[in-house]
Amino acid sequence: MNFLMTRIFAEAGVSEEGLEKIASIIRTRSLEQGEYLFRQGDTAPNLYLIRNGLAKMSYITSDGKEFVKSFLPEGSFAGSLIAQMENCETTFSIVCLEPVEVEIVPFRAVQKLFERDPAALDFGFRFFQALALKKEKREYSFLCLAPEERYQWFLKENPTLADRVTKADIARYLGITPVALSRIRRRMKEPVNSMT
Amino acid sequence: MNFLMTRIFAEAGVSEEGLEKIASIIRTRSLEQGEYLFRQGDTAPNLYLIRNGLAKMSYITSDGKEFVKSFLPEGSFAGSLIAQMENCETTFSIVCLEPVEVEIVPFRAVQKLFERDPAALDFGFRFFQALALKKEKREYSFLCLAPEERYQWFLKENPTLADRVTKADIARYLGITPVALSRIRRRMKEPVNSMT
DNA sequence: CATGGTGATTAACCCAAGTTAATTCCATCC
DNA sequence: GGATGGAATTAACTTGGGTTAATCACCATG
Repeated sequence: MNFLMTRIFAEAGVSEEGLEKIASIIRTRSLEQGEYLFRQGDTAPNLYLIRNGLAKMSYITSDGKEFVKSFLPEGSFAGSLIAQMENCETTFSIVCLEPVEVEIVPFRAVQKLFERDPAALDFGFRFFQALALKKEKREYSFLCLAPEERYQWFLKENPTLADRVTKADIARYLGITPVALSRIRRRMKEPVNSMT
Repeated sequence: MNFLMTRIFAEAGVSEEGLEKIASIIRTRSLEQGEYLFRQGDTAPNLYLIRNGLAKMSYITSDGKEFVKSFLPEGSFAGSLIAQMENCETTFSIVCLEPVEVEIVPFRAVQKLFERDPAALDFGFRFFQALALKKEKREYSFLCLAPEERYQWFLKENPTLADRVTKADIARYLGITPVALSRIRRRMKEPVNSMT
């Protein structure tokens, strides 16, 4: 079986034995659109790698509102940091927006790989460094940008995603309601009206 | 000289030679309240460790508005991820809210330590993992919480900070104006008015 | 005691997002 | 072709933050 995860680890310089060990543990799953990889509150101590398709991570608040934490196109690693580090239930769900093929490995196995293989640890280091930078940029967009600017930023950063997901999911990703996003889009279409 | 940074690295299991190497490079600075460690747009390819005092990282937008990215009490590591990873200018400033003593090391020196000492790399791995988790929680607060809830969350997570910084800086940390925070505080004080 | 100066609050007004509900648009399916 | 259902938009109204400016409280300083 040709796993995407082992290919990525191999490119990172992980040793043959490390690769074989991981390859022997990887499970794969195929999911339909609408199916859940896991649900908020589940224990999901796994690292996921999306091979194909598109999914979203989202929070559901106590009063039933949904907010999209992140979109997961093919090639995305996913998993619950909290579940991994603090050993508790996941605080969000992952649901498929398109049919998905995913590779699944328990966190424990990855951790062991990190402990034994310096190249793997270096990969993990760079992975989390990049993740922190990504989250920092999203923090910036929430902290400093108005909803309309945030939408334009999203379009610029995710040109391909924009037409694979619904407007409603984009709104929930931006932290606003679908109605508000629709109004923003109308404002953006309107002629600038510099004079009449 | 007894550095805080070498103490932390020593606890992480970094080798003697690594510690000595770093100790030989550390510079220290003392800053008054109001002084800048660096300004938005500077090149600041350094890792900072706040020994004493309190500082804040903040973005200034093109129209002059300030937003507080993070508060830095004693023991905080700080630096610009973007400056480090993408080798460009900093996108925010660090200014002291109290007199500050800080230890300064070039990123290059830390990177070399990571390359040569597995214990150091492991420390870096865990550092960025924890940073990513922290940013994820802040992302959650912006995405899912209303300003008032965000303020209550801040008070709960930072009980000691709340009375070391001004209300205006708390507001700018929450992404709202000082006026809005003042209104929120009044609402929170108001009797619940369950009956008249 | 008067004088600044700063931080915090308040007031008044405007505007954008939330809410609820209706409507339009399209793709699909029988 | 008509019915169904989801996505997107629109409308009408409410609510809460932004803006500007005034006021208040407190403290340091002359």
